[in-house]
Amino acid sequence: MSEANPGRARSGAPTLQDVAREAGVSLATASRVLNGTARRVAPAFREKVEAAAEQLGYSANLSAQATARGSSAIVALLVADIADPYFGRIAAGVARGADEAGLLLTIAITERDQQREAKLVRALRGQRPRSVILAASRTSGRANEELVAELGAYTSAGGSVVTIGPGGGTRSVGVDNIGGGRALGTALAGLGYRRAVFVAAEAGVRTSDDRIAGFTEGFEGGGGAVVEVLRAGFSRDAGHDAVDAVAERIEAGTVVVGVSDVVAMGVMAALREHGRAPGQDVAVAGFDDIPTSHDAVPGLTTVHVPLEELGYRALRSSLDAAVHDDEPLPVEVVLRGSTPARG
Amino acid sequence: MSEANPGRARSGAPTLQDVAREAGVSLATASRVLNGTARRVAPAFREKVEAAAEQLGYSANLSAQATARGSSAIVALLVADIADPYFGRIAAGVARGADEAGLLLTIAITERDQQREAKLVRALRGQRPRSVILAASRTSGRANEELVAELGAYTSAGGSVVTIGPGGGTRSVGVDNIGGGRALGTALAGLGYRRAVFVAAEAGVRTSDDRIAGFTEGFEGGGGAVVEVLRAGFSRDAGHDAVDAVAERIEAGTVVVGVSDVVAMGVMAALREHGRAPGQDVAVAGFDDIPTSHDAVPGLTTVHVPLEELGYRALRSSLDAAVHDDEPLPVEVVLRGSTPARG
DNA sequence: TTGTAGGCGTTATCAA
DNA sequence: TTGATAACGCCTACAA
Repeated sequence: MSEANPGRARSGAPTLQDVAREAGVSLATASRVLNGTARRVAPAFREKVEAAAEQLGYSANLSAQATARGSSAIVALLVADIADPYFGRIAAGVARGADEAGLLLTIAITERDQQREAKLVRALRGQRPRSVILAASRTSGRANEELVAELGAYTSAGGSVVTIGPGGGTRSVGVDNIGGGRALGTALAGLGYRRAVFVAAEAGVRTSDDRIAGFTEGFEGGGGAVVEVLRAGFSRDAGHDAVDAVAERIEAGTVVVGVSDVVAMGVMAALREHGRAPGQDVAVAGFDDIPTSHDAVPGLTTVHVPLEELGYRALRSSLDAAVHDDEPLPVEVVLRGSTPARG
Repeated sequence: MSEANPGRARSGAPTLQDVAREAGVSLATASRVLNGTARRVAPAFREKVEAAAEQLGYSANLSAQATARGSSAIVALLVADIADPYFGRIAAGVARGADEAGLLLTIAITERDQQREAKLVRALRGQRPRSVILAASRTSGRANEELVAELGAYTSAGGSVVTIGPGGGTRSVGVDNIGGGRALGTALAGLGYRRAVFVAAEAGVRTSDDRIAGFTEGFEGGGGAVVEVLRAGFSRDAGHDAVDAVAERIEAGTVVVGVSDVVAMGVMAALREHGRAPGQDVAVAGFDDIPTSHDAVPGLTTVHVPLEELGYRALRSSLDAAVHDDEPLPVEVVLRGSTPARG
């Protein structure tokens, strides 16, 4: 069991050459048994090669393989912020799909910066990934010329792109934000609420716009009115600050709807700081159903979005266009303590 | 501004050859201006090449570059679960460092499975990454022979490995879990608590063991006693189920300490289900200080751990041994409403 | 079934 | 400074 490395003079990882030499066969034969697709190698040779590979701790050089084959076993994922549970769960779904398909996953963080996003796609393109999945561009097409150009270059070279959420020109998988918003609006109106404040992202952000539109439709259909739309963002602090500024003038019995649960958590915190009890004085609701919403006190009423499934589908669809399903994933209202029925 | 692709007959992405031809220079020159390190190219040539590259939407093939250079601009990260905020924040730090260093980041998910972990390292090795960062193996060395073998093969081929948390044989960055536990124990004893129940992972998991040891030392030093150690795990449900089973026999005035905030959140939920009010009837504390802990009600007392910084340091240290700092990162107790002072 | 040899897109050495 | 040309590690007709 000596750790001497026979047949390996140079430094660095052992190569296929090393294995072939060690096994006393040709490069081609070694290649066939270790990385080849066809099974036409005599058992005796096969064993010798496998033993040698094991012995040397051989691991195929994927870069070399990729240049030789012309394609790499990689898929790339772009997210705004990997520490955000929203993107974390999407990433988990993508990772599961990639693993199942035997692909490695490269992740890049956009920090919600369109410039960065374009640069990253350019960098990622260098890997010649099988596909790239965008879970970052929440803004509908505008000012993202560079990004579009990069994606164009990628697809025209044979790459596959899938966007999570509303896809501007690319294939996309998404959830039914309008339907989810509508269902939430209807449900809250049904509980007796008549006034709502919506804490959203800037106008033009499709996910935000759809959720507002759906909610407004459902809520007004049930006899309620959206009295104000606050422009914040998608972060906890955005929700907090937006409500912090107007907390005093929010009437009791109003329901404040965050464009996401993360935002709604900020809303709750801000309300508390102003002495307003979430769920009693002022109701609160959100979108996404991140785990935190379940453990919050009171529990946060929200619209459940199957984030991991979304990531998984995006991956599958990016790998095989035939698998693509235009139908947005259905979402579901989850009522919790933050929106008790009103007399 | 025609979108015809001059000089590119084949399919696929344009190559350096294409650019050189388009610019009317040699391959070598094109390589020098686009990817080369030295600056010795005449401005006139340089411009022609850059124009051609821009024109064709050229993006260097990283695989080819890697095989030619013998090293790739990739770093690999292994985490147990990317949807977990704990790992998400570590990943964010690693990603930031990788970006600063101009490296691409490959992420793989172990699902806390040692077998998988070894397999993944093997797969990752294929990329010949500059370094691999392990934020997954929470178990101190045992039954992970395969993993050790893979890591050995990697390092002996020139690779660099850094473990986050207690590193079994590899370089590692970590936090002062013992000191943090001790500080928490001292603080809680100082608040008047005398009985504690610790909800931990299995024995042998270093992070868990250290936190228990430190806490016990601090708490007993302050006059308290750890009356029970529950063996659960690192998930929210593990914490929930462990406490769910014994909730009835937890005396009022006890503080239940979770080995992580995620666990503590489960503990709180379980207590509530049994009619015990966290922070009033039974106190609760945790470790890590994930964002959720701040917004929980009551706020969760915890030991702040700079997770993102941890990831960042791991990355830096993996790239440059000289930067390595053995000193564990200091942690800090954060007292919140879940552990009010007792008379 | 096995081996030989040319090619994948780049880098790097060495003349010119 | 520029340009041939030999690597880099691997795959794959094609020939043996």
